[in-house]
Amino acid sequence: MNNTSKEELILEAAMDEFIARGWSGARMQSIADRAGINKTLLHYYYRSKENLYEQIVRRTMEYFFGSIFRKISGIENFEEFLRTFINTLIDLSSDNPRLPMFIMQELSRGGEAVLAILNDVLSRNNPPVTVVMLRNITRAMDQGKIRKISPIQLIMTLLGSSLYFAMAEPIVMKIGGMNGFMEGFDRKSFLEERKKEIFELIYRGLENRVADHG
Amino acid sequence: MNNTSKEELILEAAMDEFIARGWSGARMQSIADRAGINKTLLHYYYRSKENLYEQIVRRTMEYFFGSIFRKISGIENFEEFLRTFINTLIDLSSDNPRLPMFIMQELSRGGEAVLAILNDVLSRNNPPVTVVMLRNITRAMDQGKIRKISPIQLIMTLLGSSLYFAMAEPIVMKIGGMNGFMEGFDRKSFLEERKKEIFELIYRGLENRVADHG
DNA sequence: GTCTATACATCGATAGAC
DNA sequence: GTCTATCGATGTATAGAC
Repeated sequence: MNNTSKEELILEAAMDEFIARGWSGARMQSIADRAGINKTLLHYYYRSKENLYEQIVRRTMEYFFGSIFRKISGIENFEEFLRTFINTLIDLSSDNPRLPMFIMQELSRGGEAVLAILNDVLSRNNPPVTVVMLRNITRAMDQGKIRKISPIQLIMTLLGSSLYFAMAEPIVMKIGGMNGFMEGFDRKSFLEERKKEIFELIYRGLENRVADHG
Repeated sequence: MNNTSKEELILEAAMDEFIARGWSGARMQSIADRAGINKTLLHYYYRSKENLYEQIVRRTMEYFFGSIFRKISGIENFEEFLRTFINTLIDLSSDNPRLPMFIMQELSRGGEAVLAILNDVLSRNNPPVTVVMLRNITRAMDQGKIRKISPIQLIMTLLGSSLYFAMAEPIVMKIGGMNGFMEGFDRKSFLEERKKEIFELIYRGLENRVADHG
């Protein structure tokens, strides 16, 4: 018996299509083609595009926030937390380059329904992944391991630094190709280098000491 | 005589619409409504949605890359370069929150036409803004002002850190609201704080000295 | 140049046979 | 459950009067 049910086949195809083209760009016919089924079956199983879309948003957010939560929860040491968080974000976004942009894009577009899904997904983990991160940073500050900073600003910097390459990869490669400073580019080793550089830069930047300048 | 010609009115309306909703989400009727004109005139002046879109992409890229170029070109001092680059990106993206995402989104979607526009826009400044940035970073390394790093990785980190908040603002505000750690949030002062925090973190992280850890 | 009316294509959704 | 055929809404684009 085939365990990859038709429902599951559809969901995977729909995820690919919605993430690649967004809500307004996605086509039911294209989802059916990806799944290798008749278009009518999409409506048979999932009633409407809107409904199918909501399930994809839920699934996507569960995957994204769930992955981060599983990786960082339980870590007590700040250096390990920092390194793990960066590595997880880069792995996640390089495996699914359009995922971060999809979440942000459709969350600013989506109305109450999408917000409710986000709320539900985040509250499923206890404590929520957002709280876990804040605690780790605050604790490190209290213990004097890092200097006093705004935890939220640090989280933004970590997210931005780690997710940006995957989001901007097409344009980066194009600009890089034009200027010739991407010769012999190897994606895999670039991403490994990226993990190290981000960690090193931020870890040094957080050290609890007086800086050279004013 | 009204200097805001009808062509210009249409372009501004189209820019708002395309940036807000993307290629597939944008509606010609909605552009006409924003411009306060009849829908037919869009085709009279710009022939097709595709053609209008290309002009918007060009205009957007000229604005974005041109702004950065004008701000950073001519700066010799590395610290000033770093500060100016960060400030410019944050000002640009907070004034036009959807602009960075639009450029990235539509550049990964767009085909040859969009790439040609990018090529054209970048090569208009001499030297291109990308080269200016690389030079500044490389010079600072050669002079021993900062430690040895990968210039491209640094540029990615700067872009990601500075642009991320504007891109993710809707989701950040929602998550922040849910967890109650965004009480009394003031956008303007947050952004000013953000400029300082990013600069401080990265400047310290680049200092040419031995770090605490391995 | 600007309008109304309408052609034409696409897409989501459903009816109905099997 | 799965298919073909088709409806109805929406969106781009144009014809033609003024």
